[in-house]
Amino acid sequence: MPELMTLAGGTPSDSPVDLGDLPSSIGFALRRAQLLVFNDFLAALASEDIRATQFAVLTVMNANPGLRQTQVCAALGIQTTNFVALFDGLEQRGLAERRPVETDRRAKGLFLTDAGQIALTRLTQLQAAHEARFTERIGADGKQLLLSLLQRLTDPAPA
Amino acid sequence: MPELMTLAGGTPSDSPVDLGDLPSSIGFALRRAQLLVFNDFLAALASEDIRATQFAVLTVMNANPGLRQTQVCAALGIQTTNFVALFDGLEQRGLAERRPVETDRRAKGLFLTDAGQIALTRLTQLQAAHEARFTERIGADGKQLLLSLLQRLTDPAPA
DNA sequence: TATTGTTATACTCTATAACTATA
DNA sequence: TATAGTTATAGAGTATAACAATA
Repeated sequence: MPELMTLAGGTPSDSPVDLGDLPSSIGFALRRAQLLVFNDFLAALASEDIRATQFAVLTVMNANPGLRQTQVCAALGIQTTNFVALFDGLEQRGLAERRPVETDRRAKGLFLTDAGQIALTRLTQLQAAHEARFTERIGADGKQLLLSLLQRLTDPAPA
Repeated sequence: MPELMTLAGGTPSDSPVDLGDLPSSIGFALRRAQLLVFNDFLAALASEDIRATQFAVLTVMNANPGLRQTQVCAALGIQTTNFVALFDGLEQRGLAERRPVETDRRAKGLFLTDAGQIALTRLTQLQAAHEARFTERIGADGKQLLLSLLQRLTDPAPA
């Protein structure tokens, strides 16, 4: 478990250190918030020993049964080369499995096992509680506003 | 230079993959945005070969000449053990230096060199251009709103 | 005893190159 | 010739333990 957060730790209030223009930069603020939220996620799901990326993979598999590795990787921005060990872990824990794809013998379809389905339900509940903690801080309206701003930041506005 | 971004890459539009509830989670959206912005920062300052953390350290040194390592680390959430190599790099490039502290012979005060001052000016200009690119996407008002929401997310509201 | 800075080290995450079996 | 999955490996980033010098 991470102890402190790079670019995010410390306690701003008890420190007389001047951060200059950093606090007014989008990247700095995003980094601080992201690390804080991710650490909270990790703590909230500590009993399940799951990483944010693993949770994302399980979620996508659940929404798209039989999806191929390449597609999951493309959707989540994971390199296929790094996905192998990640998925091996889920498979060894009996949460997910690879199955042959009839139409393409190179490919493998990814599926949640029954245990994986049950685990994901539990994980999703814990995640929802974690999410609610932060939603409470900025309100439901604030959350929608934040998501909207982040999306506009991420997806360049169309001409 | 990072090729793709974990939890952030892919091209949502050309993919029929259902991401489930991920897009409506604060952490997922924050992660995507943060990685996108950091990659842009890295690209914008590629000619200077500087990391976001190094830029942050230089900025804090500039605002607080003579600050000790421990204080810089606390302010930015860097562990002192990892700070050593980071600062060694800046020192070897002639951008910063450690000086003895008169009142405490254990401590070392951190200072920008003249070359460091000049470099930081250049870096700050490049950073400002990068910042402007994203401010343009959400407007000056949007940026202020975003920073405000992120701060409320990060600093638990006082009772 | 506690603190400042340091070394050594390990673990995670992410990246590149190269291979295999299919298509 | 290109693609899906894989292995091996290297590089960042971040974590802990232990130490010397000084307070």
